[in-house]
Amino acid sequence: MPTATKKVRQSNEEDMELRKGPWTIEEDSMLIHYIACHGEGRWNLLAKCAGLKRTGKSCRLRWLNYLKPDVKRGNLTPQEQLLILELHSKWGNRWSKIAQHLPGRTDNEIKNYWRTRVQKQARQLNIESNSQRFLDAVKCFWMPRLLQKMEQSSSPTFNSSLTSMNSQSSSAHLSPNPTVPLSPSSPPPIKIDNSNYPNQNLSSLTSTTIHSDSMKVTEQPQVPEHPAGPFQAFGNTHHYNHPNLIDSWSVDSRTYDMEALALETMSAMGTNENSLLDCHMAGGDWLCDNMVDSLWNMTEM
DNA sequence: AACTTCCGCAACCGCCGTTTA
DNA sequence: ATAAACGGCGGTTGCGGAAGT
Repeated sequence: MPTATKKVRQSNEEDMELRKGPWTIEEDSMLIHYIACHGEGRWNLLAKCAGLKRTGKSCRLRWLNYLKPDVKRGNLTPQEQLLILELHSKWGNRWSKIAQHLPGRTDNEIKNYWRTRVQKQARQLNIESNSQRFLDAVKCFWMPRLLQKMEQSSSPTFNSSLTSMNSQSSSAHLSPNPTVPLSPSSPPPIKIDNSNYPNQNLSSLTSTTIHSDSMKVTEQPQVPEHPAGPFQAFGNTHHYNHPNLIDSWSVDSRTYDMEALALETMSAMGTNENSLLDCHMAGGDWLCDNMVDSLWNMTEM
């Protein structure tokens, strides 16, 4: 048999062996342990050496989107939603670029959010989600509503901060803030939650935690994944770093100037109902009442 | 209670730019 | 210099569970 034919057959056989579909807990464990020992990168080689019958791409994706220690899980906070709306209006579908400004969030997650929540909303409103009309609607109604939610659900410090923000001259700008240091503390542990493997019999398993600093695997009793409260939902909250404002605001926005974003949005349309109404009126006749209702309901999702 | 529809999300696919041999 | 392999990105799909009837 010619060597070339032999190689093709071997390659096909390897392809036949490749697994697809949901990852099992064993595969996750193998991947985590391999990366803990050898680091990430060289994904095809990694897949082979780790004994995984997966493509390198699949391993990379699983690691980056799910297993990596600093990946956040759970609902997006109003702050994060606001940021996504704003950044998408600037950059469009540059998901990975947007994700860079939401620490712990993956491009996949943000893309899913946009498709399932935002585009759905646009469909209901019968507007193109990438149109100026939708952008206007988002800026006039959705963003202020998110800001209001942020206000309601955060500590009193935020309220006083907002007051002081309103009294300041707005020098806000929406540029990434490279001066804010990245995670001063170690990333949160990886937690393999049984709920991630719906099809597998895990009755005898405890959750597994892998600390990224040492990448040691430990066992611990099950605890609820997301504690109550929008800002306590994640293990890796970081104190917002601002000299004057919101220093106790423990929400993870360290690479973007969230206050500036709030300021800009509020300065654009004001923070009270009257301002919203003005904006509504100014928005033209296409901003009908059900659109307003719809966008306001959006924030409840 | 059974069935259908809807929704969210993990994972796959294809393309393209970069790196490596 | 070039072809193959790799890595990253955005678009799309399909499955499982929730919600509705």
